Amino acid sequence: MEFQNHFKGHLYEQYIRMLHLNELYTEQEFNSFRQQARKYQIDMLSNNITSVHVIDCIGDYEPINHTGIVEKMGLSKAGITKISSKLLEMGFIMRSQLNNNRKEIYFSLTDKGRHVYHLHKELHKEKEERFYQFMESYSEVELQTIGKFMSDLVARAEEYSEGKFTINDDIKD
Amino acid sequence: MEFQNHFKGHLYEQYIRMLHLNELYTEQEFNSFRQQARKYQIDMLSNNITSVHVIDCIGDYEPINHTGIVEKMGLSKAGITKISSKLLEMGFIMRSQLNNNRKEIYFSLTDKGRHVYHLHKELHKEKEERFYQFMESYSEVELQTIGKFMSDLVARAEEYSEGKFTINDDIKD
DNA sequence: ATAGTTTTGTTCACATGTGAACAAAAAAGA
DNA sequence: TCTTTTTTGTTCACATGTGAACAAAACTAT
Repeated sequence: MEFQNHFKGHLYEQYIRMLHLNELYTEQEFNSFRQQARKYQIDMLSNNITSVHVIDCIGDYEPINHTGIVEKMGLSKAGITKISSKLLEMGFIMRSQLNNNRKEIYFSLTDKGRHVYHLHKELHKEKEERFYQFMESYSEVELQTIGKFMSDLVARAEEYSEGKFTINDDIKD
Repeated sequence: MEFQNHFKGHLYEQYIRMLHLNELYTEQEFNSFRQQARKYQIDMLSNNITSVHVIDCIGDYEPINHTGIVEKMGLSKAGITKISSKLLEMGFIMRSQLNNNRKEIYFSLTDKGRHVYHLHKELHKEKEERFYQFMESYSEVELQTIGKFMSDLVARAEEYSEGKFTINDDIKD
């Protein structure tokens, strides 16, 4: 019993630690991205990954309008205005109007933007590959258990926040 | 083979989703905190959890100086100056000098701050309890597997960032 | 002791992101 | 058609956090 409690406490600690470390892991990934970008002489002019996510989003859904991006990304309207203005100015994206509609502004990628888009996708693929490799050391049964655990965690989180974010939970970094 | 690949892809998706949902889960937790705070008529005057973390940190290590907080929390010096000034002004913490040292400033909690501290700890305990309850549905063997998985993930993240954050990785929310 | 160095904390300009108020265009109703 | 409502995107003031430059105190070594 004593041992069991200790074990559970340990597991919880690992859980918290895993979530925490993931932030740093993600940060590290962005460093790789910047490094790659430097290599290809793309100046991102910022320590911020969000612009890249916006480029990613536009690349996935182009042509997509302002509101579309807001909904896909879960950022504020004002935030998207700022970022898209900057990306526009820097030549990563371009604007256009569609269907005689003078209100909605649609964005799509320029060649420069597409370069960044592919770079980002590439890094994501590498991340995914690393994860697959990581999984190699587990048996089928273990992976089943782990899969169930994660699904259950997701379900619990969704339940806990009572339908507050059922839509537009697109996968981020 | 086909099935296996699909399964792995699914697992990766769950993994990403789990990490993502955790952010929202955490946000939800802060909402609980604010709700409790309102109930006890503590005005936090902010939508930001960081101040509460600073209170938590000071409560854990008081008396602790500016630099100590910076190291424990991984925030910048400037950030801590801002937050502690505010907390001071709002009466959650107090300053003192120690050992005839006129350079270092030590912080500790006021009664008001201690109230917040306990509230926060309480919510954390509840979170922990929920996690233990969540674990109930797994067998010993399964929990062993899950524990190993998480440790391995942590180790991998640490390795990946090559000793870049070996110190002061205190557990956060 | 004292000169040089390190530690500590503040201040500043800046970057990122938010919500509220707003204006223009489109959609919906009558 | 004409009025009202909704949608769309911008602007503003604000909050949070950062790095660099700085000043004061403490430490180190000669």
